[in-house]
Amino acid sequence: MRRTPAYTYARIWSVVEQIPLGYVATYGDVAQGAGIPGRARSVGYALHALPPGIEIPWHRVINGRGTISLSGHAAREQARRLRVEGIPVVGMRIDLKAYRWRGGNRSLRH
DNA sequence: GCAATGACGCTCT
DNA sequence: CAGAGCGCCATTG
Repeated sequence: MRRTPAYTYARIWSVVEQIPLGYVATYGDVAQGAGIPGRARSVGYALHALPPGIEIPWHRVINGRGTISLSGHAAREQARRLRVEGIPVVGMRIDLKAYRWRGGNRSLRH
C-alpha cells in the first residue's frame, strides 16, 4: 500500500475520531495509529487542513509534551472543550500520564 | 523543481 | 523549564 499523501489525511482523521471522550492523544500517537510512525508533523498538518463542519474531536490531540500546540483563540477553544469533557487543563498543559489514550487496551506501558 | 513553512518529536545544553 | 539542533514530510509560492 502506498502512502498517497491525501490518503494519509483520511487515515489520520479516522484515528482521531476513535479517541474516546475524556482522553487525549499526542500527534505522535495518532501518527503511529495511522500507520505513519514518526510523521507527527503530518498529523498536525492534516488536522489543520480539516474541512469545516466535519465532526472530529481534533481538540483531543495535543503534542508530546502534554501541552496545546495551538495559539491564541484556537488554543483557548481547545482547552475549553477539553475541560468540558472532564480533562483538567492547567496553563496550556494536560496530565498525559493520566489522560493519554492508549490505542487498544494496555494497562502497562512498554 | 527548489525553498520556505508548519496544530511535531527527541536529544542535548 | 527554555532554547537550539536535527529529522520528517506535505503543502504552497
